[in-house]
Amino acid sequence: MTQATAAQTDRRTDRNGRVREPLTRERILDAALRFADEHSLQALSMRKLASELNVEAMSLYNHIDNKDDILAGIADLVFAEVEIPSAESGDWDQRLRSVSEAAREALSRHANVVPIILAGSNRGPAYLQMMESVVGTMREAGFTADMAHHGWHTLVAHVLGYVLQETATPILLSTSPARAAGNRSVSLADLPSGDFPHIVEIAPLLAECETADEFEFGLDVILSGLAAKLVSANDR
Amino acid sequence: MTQATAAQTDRRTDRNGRVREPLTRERILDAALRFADEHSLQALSMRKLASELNVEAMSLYNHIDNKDDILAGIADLVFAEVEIPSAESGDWDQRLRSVSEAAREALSRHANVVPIILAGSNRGPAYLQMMESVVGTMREAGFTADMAHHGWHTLVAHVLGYVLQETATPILLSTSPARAAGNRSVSLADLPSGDFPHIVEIAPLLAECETADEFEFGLDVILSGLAAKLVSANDR
DNA sequence: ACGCGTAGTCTTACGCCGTAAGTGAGCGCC
DNA sequence: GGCGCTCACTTACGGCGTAAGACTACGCGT
Repeated sequence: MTQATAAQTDRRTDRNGRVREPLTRERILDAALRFADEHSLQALSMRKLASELNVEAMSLYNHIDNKDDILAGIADLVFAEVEIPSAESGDWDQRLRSVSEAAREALSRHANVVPIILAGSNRGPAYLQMMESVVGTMREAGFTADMAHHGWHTLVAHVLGYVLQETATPILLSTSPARAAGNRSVSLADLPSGDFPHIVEIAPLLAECETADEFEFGLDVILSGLAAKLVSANDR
Repeated sequence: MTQATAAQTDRRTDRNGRVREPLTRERILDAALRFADEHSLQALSMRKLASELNVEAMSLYNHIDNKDDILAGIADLVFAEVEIPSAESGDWDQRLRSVSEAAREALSRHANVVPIILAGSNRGPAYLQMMESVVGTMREAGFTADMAHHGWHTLVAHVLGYVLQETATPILLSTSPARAAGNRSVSLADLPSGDFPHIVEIAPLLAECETADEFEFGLDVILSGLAAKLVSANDR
């Protein structure tokens, strides 16, 4: 709290007398997210992040707890980017579709930070807000608490699972052996021909696969499945 | 290949004259997976892994390329554990259900290594075999290559997304503030009461949520959705 | 005007990490 | 007996996260 008020008044000077914006948690997280986007997650070190802010590594610790704190922070920063549909914007299924797509887009926009979300305890306020919106939408649509709970898990699984596939480098894009280039993943030409006929068959589809459309396909399946459960529950 | 034959004949001795099992890529990967399971992924270092094998860190490099090679290796070791249903074992949807469940189980058995799978290029032979089975099952069931491709993505998304949720430490299990214990994640009591009514409502469900059942719910939705696409395509 | 408290930065240091480079012991084979 | 190969070992380097503490410059009470 002293920190928040200080941020707008304080304006310290460099050892060279130059004016310098004071460090804040927000500035650190912003820089960290930008750095991770531009480079990679493993390239993000306290020292490099600090130098990005014209500061020494240890100075960061005045505003954040440790590196994990930074990671959790930028994860929530990503979730904060997903736009939550207003309560009056269409049917329940449209709203769910809209927030799912927004989440997918936010996550793919920041593909490098996706791995953090695996790590576990990184659910910040933005995440909770998203969750509240989704569960609320389902409850208002008439789902029982139980079904809303199931639905939430299913949607999250779809969004995360999808982003995961998009993020991971695809297997079979190239038709030439990849080993030579020091690439350990398998390419089409490495396959013992005939051993994987069905993979080979759909390989061109995998190669040119438009991820957003794929996502939509699964989303359709899930939303219509949920709708079916809704009416069958109402009938009973 | 020289390596494989050597493995059964070679049996070197210690500097103390004690017999010692020779290092192999396989022994290294096994130990690495066991270590990751028991401790954690970030605890897995070349030095610790080596000492687990009574060996110095650098010796590992005679059998593996680098640490990423190890990580990719243990990822595929996990996929190798999923049992692939034989071609005569029931309907297409039963086979898909069975392999999906097996994959989910294998991944949750090794929850610590799940993050690797995100990292990208780690699709080894075991993964490809699984993929071949799933796509083949759908093709034989009458799906077009296009639909089989969609279906594959959807199933993978569900399995990965689900394991992800299971792996991640749940948010709201406790009803007492968690901050005090240095825990950065949010607990029920930290929520501005009234701000998240729907989350609070389903909180008990989240707490006691039986993950396997949840997984099944989503799997049902997806499989029945796919079945519907199959018959509608056949009608047309 | 002065000096004290304090917030925030920098410096130093420690014990880890992944791995490049080079050394040397023991084995199979001629 | 000696050669060459395999393979584990030793040493070393630069980078990591962060604990501990010194230093600086501002805001405020007097």
